[in-house]
Amino acid sequence: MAYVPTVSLEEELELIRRGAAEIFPEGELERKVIRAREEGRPLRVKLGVDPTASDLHLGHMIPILKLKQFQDLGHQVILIIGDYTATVGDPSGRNKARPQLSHEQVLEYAKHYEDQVFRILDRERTEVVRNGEWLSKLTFADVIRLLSTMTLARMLEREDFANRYRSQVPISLHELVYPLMQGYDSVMVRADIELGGTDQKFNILVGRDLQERAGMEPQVGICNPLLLGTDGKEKMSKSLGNTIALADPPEEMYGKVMSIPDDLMWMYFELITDVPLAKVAELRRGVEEGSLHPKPVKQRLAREIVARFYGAEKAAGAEAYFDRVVTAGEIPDDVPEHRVLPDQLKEGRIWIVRLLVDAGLAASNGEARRLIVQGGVKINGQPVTDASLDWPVQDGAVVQAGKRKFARVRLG
RNA sequence: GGAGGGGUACCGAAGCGGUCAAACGGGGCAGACUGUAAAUCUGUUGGCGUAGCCUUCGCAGGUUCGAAUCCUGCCCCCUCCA
Repeated sequence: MAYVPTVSLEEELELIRRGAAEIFPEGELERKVIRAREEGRPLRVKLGVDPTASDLHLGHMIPILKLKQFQDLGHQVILIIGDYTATVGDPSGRNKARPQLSHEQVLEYAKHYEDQVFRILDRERTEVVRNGEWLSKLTFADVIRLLSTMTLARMLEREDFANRYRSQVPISLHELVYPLMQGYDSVMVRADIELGGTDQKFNILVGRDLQERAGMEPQVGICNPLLLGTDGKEKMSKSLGNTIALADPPEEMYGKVMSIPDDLMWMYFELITDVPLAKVAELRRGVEEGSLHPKPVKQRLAREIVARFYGAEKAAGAEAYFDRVVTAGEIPDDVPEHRVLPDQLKEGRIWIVRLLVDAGLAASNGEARRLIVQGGVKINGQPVTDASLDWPVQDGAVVQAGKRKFARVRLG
């Protein structure tokens, strides 16, 4: 497939550099892009993902979005499903070994991964391969040869390993092989460019070495910064509970974006949206000078992000929901219904605590009591203050716990 | 194989015979305020129709009026030496 550029060289380079924390070596990227233009040959852009978890979040999507950008520019993108590497576990940035996954587990995750990723990428124009296709065929002699290209000293220069070594946290031998496996992938797919987070720098550099030894031109690495989570302090990660998941429904995704610290908006704009950087800088200046209110700016961010994954229509719906429910404190119209059966009633009444638990608005009686005592419970907008209340059930009444949990009561 | 360290609530981490449903921090939840589910402040954070009771500090027993704390056995994790 020939490569026909759709934008100027300058524009293309600017797009590619957007959101990149590091590009190495700097000069080679430009050279490769220029040559691709001259020869009409698309760049081969590689991203390897190890399917190690079932629920993806925005942090996982950063390099995917970058890949999408290359795809839109007309380049050939290659998605490597690390079915083999995942069973080893990437030690990058870790302070202990990753658990090794079984191959079956990985294949299951992989399927889910692809489903999510192709909400963004064009499946037809993406080369999807599994690294088990070649890694499983290596003989022990091949592996030894591969190992001989790496030195212990170089491995131990890495900060993560150095730290572990120094603080006497074990480093298993199989972990040392990981970068070589990833690098070998680059050889096999003849990558021009490899994407990844900054934690992938070492692995990507190993890929360059291996390609050179194999007699091909080494790839260029483009690393994105690690996306910070909704707490604005730590990188987005499931275990820290600061994620915005791809599986989150539009309203929740929108709300979670609205909950990030104001300062974090700029990183999200740059990495997740395609709002021009000049515009982002302008917004930022406005907010910092006080001439622009942060709320509408963040709302735009939330809209852009939801639209990215769900489309403009769902994004508009999520925004309307937010304005109504969160800002105005109104009751949404699609409140889930909760059915109260006749045998749960005592003279037409039900204990309020029991109702909250039954309707899923509280996890236990204790929590329901707490909500009431703290003034978080309302029936049809009227605060409930007595936890021992036996409420005369009204069909269609809306029970609210906290700011955004609702249930509409139905009799029968 | 030998020596040592450790398993406490959602997470981290105190407690080492009673005053422990268990300090403190984080997270969560609620309220106030606000510009949003930002920030800040306050409260709350095992279960039970709750001035009381029940279950919880790796598991199973034991000592004791009384055990997260002491003893015995078992399981699991980690480090060092080999």
